[in-house]
Amino acid sequence: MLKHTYEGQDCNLARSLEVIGERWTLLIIRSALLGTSRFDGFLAHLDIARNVLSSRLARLVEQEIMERVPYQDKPVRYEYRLTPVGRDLTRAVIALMQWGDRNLPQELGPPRRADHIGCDGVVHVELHCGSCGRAVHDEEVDVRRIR
Amino acid sequence: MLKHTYEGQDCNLARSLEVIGERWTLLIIRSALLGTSRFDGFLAHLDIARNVLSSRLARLVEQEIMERVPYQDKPVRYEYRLTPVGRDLTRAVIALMQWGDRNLPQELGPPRRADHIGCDGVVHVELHCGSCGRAVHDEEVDVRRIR
DNA sequence: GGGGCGGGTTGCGTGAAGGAACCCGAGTTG
DNA sequence: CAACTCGGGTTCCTTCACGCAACCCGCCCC
Repeated sequence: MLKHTYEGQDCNLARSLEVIGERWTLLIIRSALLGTSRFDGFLAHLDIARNVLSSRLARLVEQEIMERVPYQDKPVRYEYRLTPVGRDLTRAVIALMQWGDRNLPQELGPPRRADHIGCDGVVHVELHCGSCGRAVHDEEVDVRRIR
Repeated sequence: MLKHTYEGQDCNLARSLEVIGERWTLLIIRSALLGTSRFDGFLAHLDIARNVLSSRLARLVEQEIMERVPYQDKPVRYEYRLTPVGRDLTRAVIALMQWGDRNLPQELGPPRRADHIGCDGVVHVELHCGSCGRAVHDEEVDVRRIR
């Protein structure tokens, strides 16, 4: 992302993408949701350059999407944990992953599944209406400017 | 996005991001969801460079997320329309937009809202369990490798 | 024949991504 | 006590995608 600003967009999609739309960022967050927390862990899962990982983690900490906490002294070492703001990306990450499952199919089927802990059903992402309480189809949504 | 391949990730989030994770791509799709369909329309809404828009649209057409259809001859002119695959990104786009609404607040509140056509309630994105049928919290989800 | 419109392509400069090498403090092995 | 390893980075260099401006082309209108 060159300038990583999408000025004048008047849309929070653009503001979100300024923060988490850089290359690798969402994959780092996915790895963190799956339990990775240490620098070397991300390196092992992601095949990302160390300097790039370093700058992404710094940016995520700065944005309070992750926090850097020491897990030992002598020598002091840090790990990276998602904050509630970061964990709030779960829906978006699963939505993108399942879009890939549906529309970029592979032989063998999708490699990962989102399970409901305790009940073991499969979790999927739905649009819901806050007023009538029903599930909503893609075509029934109108995203409109309100300001 | 430099190489725009995230090889060996074994995760459809990575495969999705290869297709729609480039800078501007998701904003183009959002504009298309909002009704924009012509080259100049995207230029006007997005403040994107013409060559970049051109290459993004070409890639989206190649991936069958959009289609390029003539809307007049003499001279022949084309517009770009979302395919069902593209419209299936609605959930993901709204999820990211509403993450911004919740976590990157601005004075004045969010600039756009997703309304349920006909009922006029506000649409939001939820995780739902396919087995027990209930809404699921972020912490109740376990994304696990199944292959 | 000059201008405008829609829809692009070409060429150039720059800054972010990729890769490899290096660094540092502390523990561990021989 | 030197050499090595491990976690967690930083520095440096190269390359390639982005941003910008200029140009192009077919067709219409005046």
